[in-house]
Amino acid sequence: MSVRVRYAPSPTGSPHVGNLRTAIYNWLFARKHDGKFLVRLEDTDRSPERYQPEGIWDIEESLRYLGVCPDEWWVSGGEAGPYIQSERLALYKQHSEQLIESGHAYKCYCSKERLEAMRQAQQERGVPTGYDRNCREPERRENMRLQRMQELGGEPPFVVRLAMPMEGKTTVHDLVKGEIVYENRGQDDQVLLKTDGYPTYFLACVVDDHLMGVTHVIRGDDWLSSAAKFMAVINAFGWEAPKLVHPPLILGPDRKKLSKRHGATQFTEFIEQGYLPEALFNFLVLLGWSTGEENKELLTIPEILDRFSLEGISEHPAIFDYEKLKWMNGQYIRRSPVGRILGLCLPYLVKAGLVSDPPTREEREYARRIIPLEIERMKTLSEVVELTRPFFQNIQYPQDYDAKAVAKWMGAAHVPRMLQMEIEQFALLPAFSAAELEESVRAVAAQLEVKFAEVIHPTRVAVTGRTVGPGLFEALEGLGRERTIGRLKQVQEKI
RNA sequence: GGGGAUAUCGUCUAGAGGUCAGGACGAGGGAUUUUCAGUCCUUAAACCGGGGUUCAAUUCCCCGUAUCCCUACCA
Repeated sequence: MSVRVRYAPSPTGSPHVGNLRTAIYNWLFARKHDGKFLVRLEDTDRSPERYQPEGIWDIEESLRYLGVCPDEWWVSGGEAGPYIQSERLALYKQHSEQLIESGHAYKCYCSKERLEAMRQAQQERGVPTGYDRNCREPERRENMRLQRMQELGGEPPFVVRLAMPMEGKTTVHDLVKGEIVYENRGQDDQVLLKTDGYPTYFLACVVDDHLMGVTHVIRGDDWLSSAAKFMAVINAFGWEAPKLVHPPLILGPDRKKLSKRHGATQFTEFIEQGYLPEALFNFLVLLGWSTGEENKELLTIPEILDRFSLEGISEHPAIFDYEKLKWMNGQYIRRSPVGRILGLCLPYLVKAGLVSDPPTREEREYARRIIPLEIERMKTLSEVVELTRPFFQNIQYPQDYDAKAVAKWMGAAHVPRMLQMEIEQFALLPAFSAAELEESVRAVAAQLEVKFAEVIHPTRVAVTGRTVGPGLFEALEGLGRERTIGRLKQVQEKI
């Protein structure tokens, strides 16, 4: 039987990195086994806070960005469609009825108020919470129905609940964690179909996985605790269970589950900040998976594909290390062809207003000279803005200059003469190249009888307003003769 | 409260019944250079605790503890 796996996100907002890592694992497993990777939208929670249609677009963008392309999903369709659960309602209704008929499920007429009161009482008494199975018993169910009918003046709404086996054990086989045994007694009669006609996760997921021929369910560890209920639904249908894998969760720096509610965890935010897809892929896959003995962490997607197996998935949660991600992204930026980085950086400069929209031919040429000078300092693409600002913006002395830098370097006695000499000499350089500039500045230092550094540093501050940046001569060459001399003159006048 | 899972440097992790417990990020130091960055070299840094099993356990088993997850008509 060929492998079929799925990633099943909910449009509760922009997907978070933990979810995408699960998607990556699924995708890798499918590619590795020549199987199919399906993506299914689990949009059965219709409450406004949890159903956000824009989230669907973010899901699509994130998957495409990572290059984790689904073989079957709502965008391209497929044999097992539709791939959006809200378009499969009839299927769930039909299957819930099937379970009612076979005695594996029952209608429950209990009001939310009753359930809430019951839960509260249980909590106060310190006993485990859970449905008291009032409606599981036919007579009491009918009484409840009648009672509710009187209250509402019509046929009351109901949910369909799973009739969980009351005794015995359910064994879950997790490919990574092994066998886990649950007492059925402790399991609740899970709601399968809600009053609004939408299924809950347990029904929808089990039905869809079966109908879509899913062979392996790779999902977050947060599902492990409820896996007995999941299995019970499958057993109720008498279906063969898919293989289960529960990769550990990704935790935030506060050691709590990295959730969408944390805010700074959405995948699209990482895209916006300028993390390259291969860096994100590499980092995420390594958060909970490793190659084994090999001491290699920077891996291309083909290399990962080559090494990937479920055995490498770890069993304990991992804390998301933003610093390491940045480092890795910097590595990938530096390994990329310059042209690619140029193209990716330009939009950030446009957005920051440092170049026009769209950039002129001259601006593009200029960017092509400047951006490479800063690549080794970039950890994320968005940093290009601050890094190259002195090159693109007309900086005014002294307000746009780093005060500390000015204080440290511009007060020296030789600075006015130095500026004058540079202005004169730079104007005469035949090519205004880094090599010529260096020769010229060395000559200035010699004539002033000061150390090279005492010319280098004030010159850098005078021209860029900062003490940090690319090598001075490369920076000057990039900036060009006109801008360089213009800035030197400006400082000379105002100093 | 109940249930489940997990436990190696600060973080991500490798590892085997006997290892100097390895690598990476980060941190410290050094080299390079005109600064920063980068690159290279280098240092410090860990087997949760207690019982077993064994000649030997950080590794296997049990207990404890801690952490995370579930305990919704959310996924």
